[in-house]
Amino acid sequence: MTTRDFLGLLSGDVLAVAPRLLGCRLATAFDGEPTEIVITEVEAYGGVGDPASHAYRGRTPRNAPMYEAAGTLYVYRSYGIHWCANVVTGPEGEASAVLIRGGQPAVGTDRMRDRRRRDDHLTDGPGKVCAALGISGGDSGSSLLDGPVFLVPDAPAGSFSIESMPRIGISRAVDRPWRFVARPSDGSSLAST
DNA sequence: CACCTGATTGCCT
DNA sequence: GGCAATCAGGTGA
Repeated sequence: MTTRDFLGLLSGDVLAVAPRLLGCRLATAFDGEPTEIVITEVEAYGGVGDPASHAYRGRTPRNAPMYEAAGTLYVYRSYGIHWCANVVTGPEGEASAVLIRGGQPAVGTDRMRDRRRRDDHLTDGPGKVCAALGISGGDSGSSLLDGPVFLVPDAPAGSFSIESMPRIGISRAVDRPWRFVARPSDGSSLAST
C-alpha cells in the first residue's frame, strides 16, 4: 500500500471515508512490542456544521490537529480519564475526523491484556482501543503514515457488511446516523474481546 | 477565575 | 440499570 493509496483512502467527505476505515488496521509498536487491531466500529465527526464535533466552535489548542492534513492523528482526553483516537480526514482546514470506536485484536493480544489489566473486552470502546494500543495524548498531532501510531489500509480479512446508525455518547445532533459498524457476512461475531 | 460538561468505563445493586 | 471516578477544555462573568 503506497502513500498515494493511503491518501486516497482518506480523501473525500468524512461520511464517505468513515465506513472505508472499517477493516483497516490501527497499529503501534511502543517498547518494541507490536500491537494491532482491525477496525470494526467508527463514528464520523464534521467540523463547522456538526454540533457534536470538537471543532464545531472553531479552533482551540486541543482540537488543532483536526485542522491538519488528512492522516493526522487526533487524540483527546475523555472524562478526565480515557484517551480517544481520531483519524483526521477531508481537506486540510475542514476539521473533520473519524473516531475509532472499536476493533478486533489482531497482533499483540497478550500485550493488550497487560495494558488493559483484563483478558476480555480489550478493544470494544474508544477508550479501550487507546488503552490496549498504548495511545495517549502525546501522540495527538502525529502522522498516521509515519507513526508512532499507524493506520494500515490493508484489505479486510473477511467480507462484511456495513451498518450505519446514530452516534452514541453525545447530546447534540443525536439523530445523524454517522456511526458505522462492520457486520460479518457469515453471521459470526466481529465483536471485540 | 469559577462553574459545568463531557465523542467513557467498570463496578455495584 | 444506575452511578461514581476524575479533570481538562470551554464558556461566561
